Amino acid sequence: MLDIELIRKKPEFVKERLSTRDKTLPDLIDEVLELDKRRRKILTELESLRAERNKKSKEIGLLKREGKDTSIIEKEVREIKERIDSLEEELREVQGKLRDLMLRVPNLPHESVPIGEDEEDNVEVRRWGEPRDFPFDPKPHWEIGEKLGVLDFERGARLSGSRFTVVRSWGAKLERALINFMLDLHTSKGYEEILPPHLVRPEILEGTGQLPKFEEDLYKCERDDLYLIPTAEVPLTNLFRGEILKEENLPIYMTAYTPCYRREAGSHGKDIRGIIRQHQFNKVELVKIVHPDTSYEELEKLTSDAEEVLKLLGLPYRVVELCTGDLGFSAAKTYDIEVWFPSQSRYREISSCSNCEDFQARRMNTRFKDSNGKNRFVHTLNGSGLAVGRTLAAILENYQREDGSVEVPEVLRDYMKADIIAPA
RNA sequence: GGAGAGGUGGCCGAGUGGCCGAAGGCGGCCGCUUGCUAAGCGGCAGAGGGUUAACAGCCCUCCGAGGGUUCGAAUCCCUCCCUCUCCGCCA
Repeated sequence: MLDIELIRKKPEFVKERLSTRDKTLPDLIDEVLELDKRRRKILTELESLRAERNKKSKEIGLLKREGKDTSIIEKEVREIKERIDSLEEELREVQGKLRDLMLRVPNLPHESVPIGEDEEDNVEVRRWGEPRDFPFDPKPHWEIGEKLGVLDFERGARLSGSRFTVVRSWGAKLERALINFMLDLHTSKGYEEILPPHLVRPEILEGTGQLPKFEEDLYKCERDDLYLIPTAEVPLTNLFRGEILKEENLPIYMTAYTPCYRREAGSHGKDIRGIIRQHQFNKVELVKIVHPDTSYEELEKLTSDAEEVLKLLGLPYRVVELCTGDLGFSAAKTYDIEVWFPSQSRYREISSCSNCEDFQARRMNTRFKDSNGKNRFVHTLNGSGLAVGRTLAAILENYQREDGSVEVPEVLRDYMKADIIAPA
């Protein structure tokens, strides 16, 4: 959520920043300003009426103790009350509308974010590693996986429909090895390992920004009013919601492995083959809760912590900075890490690292007491470290050999207790 | 799932319709004093919002959340959430 005071004081600035995302957003701000004005007008009037009522009610108490008649003054208060009631209803309506609107306004892009419309305008920041030269035609991961008996698409669909895959034998083992490897790496760098619930309340998703706008993308358990998490970012970031943290406890670093559940409502036809886009996939997530002064440094560190995974796995990648038009709803700035897929001869997203500044903190009401004793909103960051299914796919492709077997990356061999995955 | 108890400020805890934003204690901050592995005395201190040049003043709201009753609610009623105890069920 944006700071309403900022919108009031610098509406043109806010509109200019939002228009870099989407030209229609400034209209929302005009609506916000209008509602805010109405809200304050009602509030001022309402408060002076309440003050009057409070004063007179106190008088009634005093008069009654003296045994005096209070019928006239009671009638006055009753009249005031009627006006209060109708103003309160008006206020509730305006405030509800305002809140709903505010929850649908995305974060302001940071000034350093390149202006652009879509992913075409993202800016490559750096590359690491050399894509391997294959003496044969590299196969896509789904072919390799099926041939090795590690990806079973047919039975996955039988159980749950399209975009569900069964991972078997050495594939399951590789997936587990990856999860352990990633968690071990991150915890060695000071991230606390967390095992959060996978089902959360609606207000939790509102806290991180998935609700109310992206309801369609979520799986919901209707009878219990709970949602399956689309990413561990959701429970981790919300962990301290409503709390006032101590400044000396910042920064907080957390990591978690969870499955992620996404309806992929808007992506019909995209990435139909393989395991790039699934309704359920594993991810190791990184979340930081930090002092506002340090959040951009922390973003750089977070991104390099995610990159470290790919370096150790020996997978070539590049880092791109998302342009304003491609930025996620809650993010002020985002780096995507894209890994090399030889069969497609291109880099594909495997991690997304964002600084949300105080956008989520405001929604969750997570604050800290600064050295002056003032309560301020924290900044929150999140990044994949990494998407495990895509990592597995990338390993299958980048480490494939002509005979259809796949070499196990060196750092995983102890976890796997194997050097090679060969057809059964 | 059934029966019961309860949710008050950083913590503990009083408060059953008006003088309660809330006693008291602990902890915290400031000052004084004594003079020493600390005590005593005095003072200050919650959050959000409106008004405003103002982190001055004034005002409003907040005693788990949301509704309601009442001239007036922490106190009465309803719904929900959470915690605890007992029973049942269960990996």
